[in-house]
Amino acid sequence: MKKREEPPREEGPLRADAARNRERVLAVARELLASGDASLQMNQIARAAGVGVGTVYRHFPTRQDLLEALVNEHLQALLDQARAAEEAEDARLGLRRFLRAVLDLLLADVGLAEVLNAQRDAHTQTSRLKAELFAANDRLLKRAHRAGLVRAEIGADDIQRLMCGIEHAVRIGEDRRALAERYLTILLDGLRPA
Amino acid sequence: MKKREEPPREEGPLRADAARNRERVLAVARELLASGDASLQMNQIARAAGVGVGTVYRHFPTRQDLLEALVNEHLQALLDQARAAEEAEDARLGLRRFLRAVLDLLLADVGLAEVLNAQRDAHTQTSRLKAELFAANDRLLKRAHRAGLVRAEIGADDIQRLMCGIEHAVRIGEDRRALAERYLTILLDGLRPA
Amino acid sequence: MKKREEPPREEGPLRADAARNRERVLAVARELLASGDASLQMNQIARAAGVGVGTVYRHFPTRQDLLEALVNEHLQALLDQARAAEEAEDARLGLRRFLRAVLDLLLADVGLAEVLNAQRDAHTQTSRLKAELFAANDRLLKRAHRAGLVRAEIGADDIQRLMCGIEHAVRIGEDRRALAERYLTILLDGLRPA
Amino acid sequence: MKKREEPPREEGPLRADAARNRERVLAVARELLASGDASLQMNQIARAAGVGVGTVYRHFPTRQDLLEALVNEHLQALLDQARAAEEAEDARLGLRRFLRAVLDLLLADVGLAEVLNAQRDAHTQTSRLKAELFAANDRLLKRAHRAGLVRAEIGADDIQRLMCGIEHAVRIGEDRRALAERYLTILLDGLRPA
DNA sequence: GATGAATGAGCATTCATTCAT
DNA sequence: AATGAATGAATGCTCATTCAT
Repeated sequence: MKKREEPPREEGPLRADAARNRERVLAVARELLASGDASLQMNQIARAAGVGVGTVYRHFPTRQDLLEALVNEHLQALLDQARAAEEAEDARLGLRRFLRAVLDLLLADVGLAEVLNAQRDAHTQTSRLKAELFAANDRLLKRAHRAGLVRAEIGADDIQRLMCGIEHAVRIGEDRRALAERYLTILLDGLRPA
Repeated sequence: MKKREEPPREEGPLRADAARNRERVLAVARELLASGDASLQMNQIARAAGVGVGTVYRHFPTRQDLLEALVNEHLQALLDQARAAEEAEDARLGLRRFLRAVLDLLLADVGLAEVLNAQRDAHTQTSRLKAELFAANDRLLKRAHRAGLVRAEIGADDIQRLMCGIEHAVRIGEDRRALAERYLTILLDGLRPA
Repeated sequence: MKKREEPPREEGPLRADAARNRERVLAVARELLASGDASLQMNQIARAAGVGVGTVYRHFPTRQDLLEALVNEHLQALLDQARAAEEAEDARLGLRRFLRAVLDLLLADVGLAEVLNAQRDAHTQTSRLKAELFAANDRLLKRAHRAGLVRAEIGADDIQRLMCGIEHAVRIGEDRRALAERYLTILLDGLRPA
Repeated sequence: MKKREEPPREEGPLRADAARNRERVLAVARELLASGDASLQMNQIARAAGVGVGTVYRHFPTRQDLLEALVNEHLQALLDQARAAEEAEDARLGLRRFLRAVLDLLLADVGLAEVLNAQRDAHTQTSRLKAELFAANDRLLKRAHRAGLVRAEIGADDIQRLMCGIEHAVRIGEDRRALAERYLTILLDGLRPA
């Protein structure tokens, strides 16, 4: 929780070895998240990355910092997908593709949902990405409303929550690929105006 | 993890004071689950209940024992609801009422989903209740299939997973009452044959 | 450690059921000692004996009380053996038989050595038995000295210690019967005047 | 019981402060063993050494690790003594000196007997030392057999057990120095062919 | 910057002993 | 007398975080 008392250095480019360590830590953490272990224990990560704990703490003072660093790549990826979806000819297909991408990433990265649902972010970049994603999501949704694909009372926040719910449902089961497809279909059908 | 070597004594009625303590422990644990804390730490519970740790362990040798004791009441309640739903005139209404009850209980008791999704149970009673609930769920679902309310490929296990997912979605949001209603509607609409 | 505040009842005969319980506790404890478990945990004993812990404590306020109650029978048995050995024609044979009996009982009852080597006893009876045993041991030894079987500087306390040592050596090995015989022979040969 | 998952890192020389702490822990543990307390409780040791529990665990993940670390020095010392004894002119004197050394160390270190008699070791080094010691013991014994000093049926394992037994006998008494000498003499005399 | 040893609070669990029933 | 529920100190062990090297 404590902030470093160092001069708030200006985000200059890291020294080569520092950058290498940072990447190693991120890579290891990513694997752990992907394997379903969301505990992100600093010592464990340090050991697996072959660096000292101190190094992990230097790059990521809190678990939240690390988590956001990992997740932000995925947030950016989602943002790209959302923008691509906006370009899509078919509103329905665009929406579905986007939501499928969301679902896949939520399943691949246990940390993503955690960050998405967090009330506060450690980094403004995270907040910015989340806001942009939300906005894109909202635009897609507005288009879907206009196309009669989604009932009026559903907002982007509902979509976000429902996607996290679907992820949960899929995660509980065995055959994730099949369930993802099945439950997404149910969701999209259910969203249509009655 | 170690099991007590005590003979599986015949569970006669508890002494008055023992029963009082047991209830106090359960009450405290229930509150914790309701508040969203599913960690169920023995020391914490003992402190909050105003009893010694040993007392908690006497009544519930493992966290799992305690968890199942709490959840079994709710499983039984759900079972009753499921049976009532089977009696309902209207298949659609019966199903909806039942699922709403499931959702409410899942929201009120974070332990419920945990037990429901656990592969193994500590007590046979838990397994029995889960099996009976599943069976009732399955009967309700069969009836819904026949009534054309639910698409054919959806099984009782899907329902169980989807309900856990919906719970998750609702829990993330603010106004649980409204969201529960809204998302349940979406689910039921989505489940209908295309 | 605390003594009961009850009137120091005059050791009147126990009520029939009390006597039965006392025997059950002793029987269970005996088995535990024989099985090599010298921990004598009150709860464990109570459970195995089918009585409440309180009952065990009533009969044997401390672990030491219980231990001595168990061991005293064996001390008495040894005393009988020692007296029989004193009657024996052959000093050497008498001594050997006695020491063999000591060894067998030490092996059969892990508590025996503990009591034998304790500095203080809980019951005067134990002290009396130990003293009598020591005296008998001493008489046997004196006779052995006169018969030139044991070197002069060896006292009854040495014998006691050496027997506990031999017991230990035998206990470490596998084939207790064979080792007991072998090591006892070595001891007796070693004790002879140089 | 759980083993650390750390890579079996190459045991480079410790940092100065780490080495100091390690030694402090070992010193405290040594004293405890010497005082006859073989329980080696981690918290107790940490407190007495003036370090945190974690430090003890870092250096010695299990009680067994600590125990073997302490004992291995003594095993090595014994091995040296055994080899010196093999060089001795006089077989009898060599054997006696060696056994005396064994006895002294067993008395000075309650852990030694425990490790010596353990079926399994945590470290291969311990197993190696034990095996080498046993082999040296065996060679000394063979030489004693040839010199007519020890009866044929006695093996190195008997010697090991008997030494533990003698240690026990000495430990029970008061004047350890005198008893060690006395009982060792009895043992050696007793071992001679009849 | 990097390291990793050290710290100690915190949770799990056991067991000797007391005392209300 | 008997019961066994309750107690809580004691011990084991983990892990997030700090800081000397």
